[in-house]
Amino acid sequence: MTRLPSAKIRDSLEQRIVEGELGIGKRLDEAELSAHYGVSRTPVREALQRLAESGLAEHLPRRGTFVSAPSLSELVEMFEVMAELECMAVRLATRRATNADIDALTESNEACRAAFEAGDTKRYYELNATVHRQIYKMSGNSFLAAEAQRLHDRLRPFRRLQLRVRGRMGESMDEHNIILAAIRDGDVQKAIDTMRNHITILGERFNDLVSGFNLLMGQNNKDKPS
Amino acid sequence: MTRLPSAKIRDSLEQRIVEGELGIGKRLDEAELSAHYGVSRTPVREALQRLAESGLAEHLPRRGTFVSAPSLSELVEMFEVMAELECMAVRLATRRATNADIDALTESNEACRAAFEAGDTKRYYELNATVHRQIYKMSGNSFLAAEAQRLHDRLRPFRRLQLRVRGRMGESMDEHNIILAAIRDGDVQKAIDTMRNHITILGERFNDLVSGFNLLMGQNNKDKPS
DNA sequence: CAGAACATTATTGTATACTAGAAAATGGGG
DNA sequence: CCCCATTTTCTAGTATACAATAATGTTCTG
Repeated sequence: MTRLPSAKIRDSLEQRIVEGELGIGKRLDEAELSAHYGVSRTPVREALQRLAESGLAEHLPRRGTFVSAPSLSELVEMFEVMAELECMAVRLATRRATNADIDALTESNEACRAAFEAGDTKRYYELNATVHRQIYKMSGNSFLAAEAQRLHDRLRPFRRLQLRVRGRMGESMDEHNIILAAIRDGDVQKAIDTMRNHITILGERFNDLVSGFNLLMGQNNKDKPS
Repeated sequence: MTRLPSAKIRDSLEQRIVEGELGIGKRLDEAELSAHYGVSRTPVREALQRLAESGLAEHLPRRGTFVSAPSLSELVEMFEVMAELECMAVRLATRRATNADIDALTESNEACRAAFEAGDTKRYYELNATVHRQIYKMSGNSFLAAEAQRLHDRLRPFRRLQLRVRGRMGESMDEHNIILAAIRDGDVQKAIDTMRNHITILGERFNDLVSGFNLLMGQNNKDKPS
């Protein structure tokens, strides 16, 4: 085992947060987590510090660490930045893509379509993330890829609700097709424009998000301080 | 004292790194820092974990924590992302700026020019950072502002390289003037174009080249500090 | 019964002690 | 003199003990 327990705990907590097991606003109790992972509080605390630094959790001095509960305006801001990073990635990807890249992306997109047509929401959701991750990588800028992935993960609990809105999955699929075609044709502007629309939450999707947000906030803020 | 020692140590280390007191690749010894700050290793370790998470330091399991020493290609990638965030900020700022914002920005820019004309390089750097920070804030997106500031700080030790490559401070000053005028005129495209040129080290085609080079080389040489 | 002051409890923050693994030192053989 | 194996030492990682403070409960007073 080359990886440190504290690092594994940090990653485990990140995953449990983005997958929704640890809901928005939930208190991350040090003693409880120590027992859960079978270690002392020390590595748990270090994991929590890192989560807080990454923005996934929020640390209140002498009060505890909580899964980040961004306000609606903060959420809108984060999606605005996310859109910009996605546009940058697809812009660079369109310019720098190799044929192998495009083939791989086409394959992922087909798998995505299969999940969509089979009505497998969970699988579509996973494959959708894969497509986006591939585009990040195709940008040829690994720092951008890492930052985009980080923000993507952080927004994941909120994006999931967005995708569950009726009809959104099909729209999303269509947009993927357009983006893929634009990359293949080297049509940078079309790729960017479609991507921005794909990510941006304002407009009709804005209300979808708001309802989802309120839904989330209603459930798990029982022990969240204010 | 409402702020925790661990948080203050983290911020102190960040400042000492971006100001160059703790040089690139320097080992951050836990015992040494404990003595320096008059605390035990525990809060020091927590501070180091956070620095590593933010990217300013790099943590090697059972070997120690070091001030991040990014490779040249990683630096190019980070500057490429920085350029995009700056462009986004100036795009939003141009659309959303109030007259008071523009006045304040003009004032900062004049102070910057004074330092430039006085040949006060250190002060020019500081005021230059202020101008950029003001533009981040003017974007009206506080999340973007925070992320831009974070990356700006992280790149601060390397920004002198940028000036060396580009030549003289005067060019940078001219670009500031053009950007400010574009914001005042509401000329979004001009503001963006100038800003991208202002930030990017050698231009996008150079970045494309580096990207392609990394593809060829497999980007696997990640040598570690001594 | 309401509310405030006090005592109690629980949890975070820090210090110290201990463990383990990697770098450095040592020493023997070529 | 150099190379490699062994030992030693040093530092990072973790556990535990303790201190400090916020949250909670209780009791006394009006």
